[in-house]
Amino acid sequence: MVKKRDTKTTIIETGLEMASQLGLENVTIGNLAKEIQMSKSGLFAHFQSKENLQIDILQYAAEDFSHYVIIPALKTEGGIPRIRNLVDRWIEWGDKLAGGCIFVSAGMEYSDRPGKVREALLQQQEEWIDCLRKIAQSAIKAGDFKKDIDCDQFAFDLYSLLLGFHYYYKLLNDKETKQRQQEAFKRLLVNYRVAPKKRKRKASSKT
Amino acid sequence: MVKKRDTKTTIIETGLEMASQLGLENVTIGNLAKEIQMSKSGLFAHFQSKENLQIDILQYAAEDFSHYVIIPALKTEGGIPRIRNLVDRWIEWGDKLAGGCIFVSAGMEYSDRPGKVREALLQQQEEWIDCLRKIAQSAIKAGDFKKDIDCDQFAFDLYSLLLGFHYYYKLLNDKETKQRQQEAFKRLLVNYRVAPKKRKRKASSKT
DNA sequence: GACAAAAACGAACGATCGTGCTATTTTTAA
DNA sequence: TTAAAAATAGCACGATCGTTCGTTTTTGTC
Repeated sequence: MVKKRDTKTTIIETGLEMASQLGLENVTIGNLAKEIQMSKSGLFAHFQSKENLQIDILQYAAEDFSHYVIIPALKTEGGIPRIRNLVDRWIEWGDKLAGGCIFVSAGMEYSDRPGKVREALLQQQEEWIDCLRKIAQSAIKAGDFKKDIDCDQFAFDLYSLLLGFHYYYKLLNDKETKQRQQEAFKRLLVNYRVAPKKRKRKASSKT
Repeated sequence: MVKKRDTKTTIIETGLEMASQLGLENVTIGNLAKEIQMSKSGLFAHFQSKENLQIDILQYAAEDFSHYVIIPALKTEGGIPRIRNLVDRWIEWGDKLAGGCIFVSAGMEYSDRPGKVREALLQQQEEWIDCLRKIAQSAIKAGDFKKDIDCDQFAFDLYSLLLGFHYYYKLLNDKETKQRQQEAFKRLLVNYRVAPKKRKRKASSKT
């Protein structure tokens, strides 16, 4: 039996897709209703306000992100493998949506716009950054990272890298973006990891 | 004599300020007219379309950026000092506007929105990235950077860092953001600079 | 099948959007 | 001083915005 997904979920999913392309603020109840082929008022009744719709979209995205990125990553071996896994999934998740990772675009969009949407977004991002920090800590425990590193700095570094990736990838359509991201990621790890690999110790920094 | 700046410039400057906070797309002719205290139609006559207004705002911002960031940086000693100078000015320039560097937010906003605004933005960003690349090249010439580095990779790394800075600084209001940015910048330079520790450059540059 | 609850609808609201037109005012040039 | 030109204003347009309200349709339970 085909499970008929309820209307509200359909609305939110479609809204998420729209938001990733046009921005959360430009998801219009009229357009959204047209896309789903239902009436404005019928759609509106599910949320009572546009603000609620926007927040629900963010919440849905966060749950989806958690499901497809965070939880699977936490199941993989702690340390650098987990971090690699996380980054890969993060990028893949952004590829699912036409407009890329919605938290990146929404974060920029609401960086200067007070209100409940911003507050919801802010809390999500703080949780996410906290997650990045903990993953760095687990990498220390696993013996992959040096003990005296600043885990918040690691979170900042990694987040910056992914922001750069998103920017290049979506705006500039730079074909080499993924390669650049990998290169930068490699060096990012070098900065935090414990031992220079026991390969040849002489002049090994050539690509 | 007080030079009365012409109306069009006032419009664009106010529009830029608005755009940095609300996004380019949400700069409204009505609101803008209200802010400047002139009629919608009078304002509109200067541009013939909203699209033109948006592009003019971007152009103005680019010139301002060039004036306050790029040109002064190019006047400082080539190499790492120039890069430091550029980064400092970049951040300062973003601080001038309430909403931070407009290219960052506009770039995200238009990453998935075809049209002339996007095209204008795209060209500006390509020029800017080209500028970053050239500054890396000049750092090679100055003997500060290794000869075999990838200057495009440097541009990507640096841009990513500034994107991260902007994101943290504006959205999360993280007090330690500037410190994190400096730390990351320091390590970024280490990855590209030529000598591990040998501090031997002549002390002709101040600060 | 009756009936209450939930869901969706249609129409309309005031506001605002971008954009044309036509006056009117202000500035400029002769 | 005056005519031409440029800048600004006033008004209205169709479209769309978020939202409200009353009605109709669908759904689940007895």
